Amino acid sequence: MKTYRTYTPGEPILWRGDKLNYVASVVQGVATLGKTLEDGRTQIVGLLFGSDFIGRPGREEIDFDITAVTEVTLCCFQRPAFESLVASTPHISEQVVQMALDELDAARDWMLLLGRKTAREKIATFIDMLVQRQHIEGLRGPKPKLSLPLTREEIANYLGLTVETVSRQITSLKKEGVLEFSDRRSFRVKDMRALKEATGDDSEGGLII
Amino acid sequence: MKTYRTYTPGEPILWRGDKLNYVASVVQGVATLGKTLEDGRTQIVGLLFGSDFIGRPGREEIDFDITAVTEVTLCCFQRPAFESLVASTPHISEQVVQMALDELDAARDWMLLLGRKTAREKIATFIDMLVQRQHIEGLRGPKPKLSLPLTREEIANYLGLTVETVSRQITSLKKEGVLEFSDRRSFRVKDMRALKEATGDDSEGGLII
DNA sequence: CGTTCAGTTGAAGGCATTCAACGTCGGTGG
DNA sequence: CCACCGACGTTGAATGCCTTCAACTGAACG
Repeated sequence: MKTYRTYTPGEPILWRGDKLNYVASVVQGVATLGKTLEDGRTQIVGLLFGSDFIGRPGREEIDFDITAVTEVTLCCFQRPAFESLVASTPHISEQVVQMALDELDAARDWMLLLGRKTAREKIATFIDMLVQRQHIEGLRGPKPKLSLPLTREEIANYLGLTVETVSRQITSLKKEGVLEFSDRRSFRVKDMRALKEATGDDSEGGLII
Repeated sequence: MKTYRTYTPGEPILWRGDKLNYVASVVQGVATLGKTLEDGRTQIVGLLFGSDFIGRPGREEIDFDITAVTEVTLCCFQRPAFESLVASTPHISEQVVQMALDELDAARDWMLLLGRKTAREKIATFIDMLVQRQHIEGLRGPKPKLSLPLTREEIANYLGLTVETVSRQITSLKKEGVLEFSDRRSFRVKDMRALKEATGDDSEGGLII
């Protein structure tokens, strides 16, 4: 009833239109939800981190591709078992609604980013989101070393930019002393206030979380 | 337990952060869900048409503004009554999940539009969406007269463009004979195939719905 | 040591924006 | 009745941000 599957970086987990014969939760790793136009332009419409969930009650298919970014481990459940569990347990059903609403809020925040933010604001917002996520996941030091799980190309596809623009904006934040990279995939936020200001969002009274 | 409220065009229905003391369904009219940055840049993250629903089980507040675009009539229910109805009726609960998932899919489609489509593709996709919606609502003639419920500014805020660009692209589609306007707010699609092609989406085998 | 691929950097170009002016329509009041 | 006004929409010209194209760097790997 419960099985584990692992995927290597870059490996497709599910294709658009695939039958969802199981539901799953991400044990470890990062995956993307992506949509593509005829001519190859791609937009990442969501990220999956540890403990995130794949599967939609009552839906057989998905309308996007799911791809492993890092090594990903999934914990999979047979769909019928899951459906009946949801149907019979109001508490679980409640949880499913909340998850869908959370994702909806996240998607709408991202719509604001994609439609109205500048390249610099997009990058700052993205970095800020990574900080929040990894803070939740337990990295809590004053200026902890964070990981950048995506390549420049994936970041570009998540933010509606090109790789070159992503590279330039990250370099610019480095030069300004807002970020510090030890390695291409690990960094620290040296100036959280400046980062928050660069997001373009409400300043939240200057409070730094 | 059930009350009706009407709003005039432009009137705010709910502000971001407002307590949701009731849930409601749209009886008639069109409303927008909008998000705004500090400096006034605005992004419309969703539209409400007839029979759409306002309210999120388990959530007290909303994170966006809801504004009447046309005259809007809402049918409002007290929140506690609704919550207990959802909790006690699995069928209703199921419906709520499906609505949330539908909105999520729509939001993700729009993310692809905002992040990766050109101005022309955005306008074509928007018009195509209006056609689909009004088709569902009963306008089914071969080339029915459709209404454009939003102003140019609202369209711009929905598509992540400026009013000028919206105007130019609509004019261009008119000149090409794809659209025909009788009045600034009513139009017909003269060339559905060309419209579909202009959306940039998969051609769906050339089938025109 | 050569190859490859992710990332960076520079220069040129283009699409959408910005700025500005004009046109159109509906409502209001003289 | 019509002149005036304001909101909405259109059109033109110039600017700019991001993209495109191209070349280069550097680390990983056989």
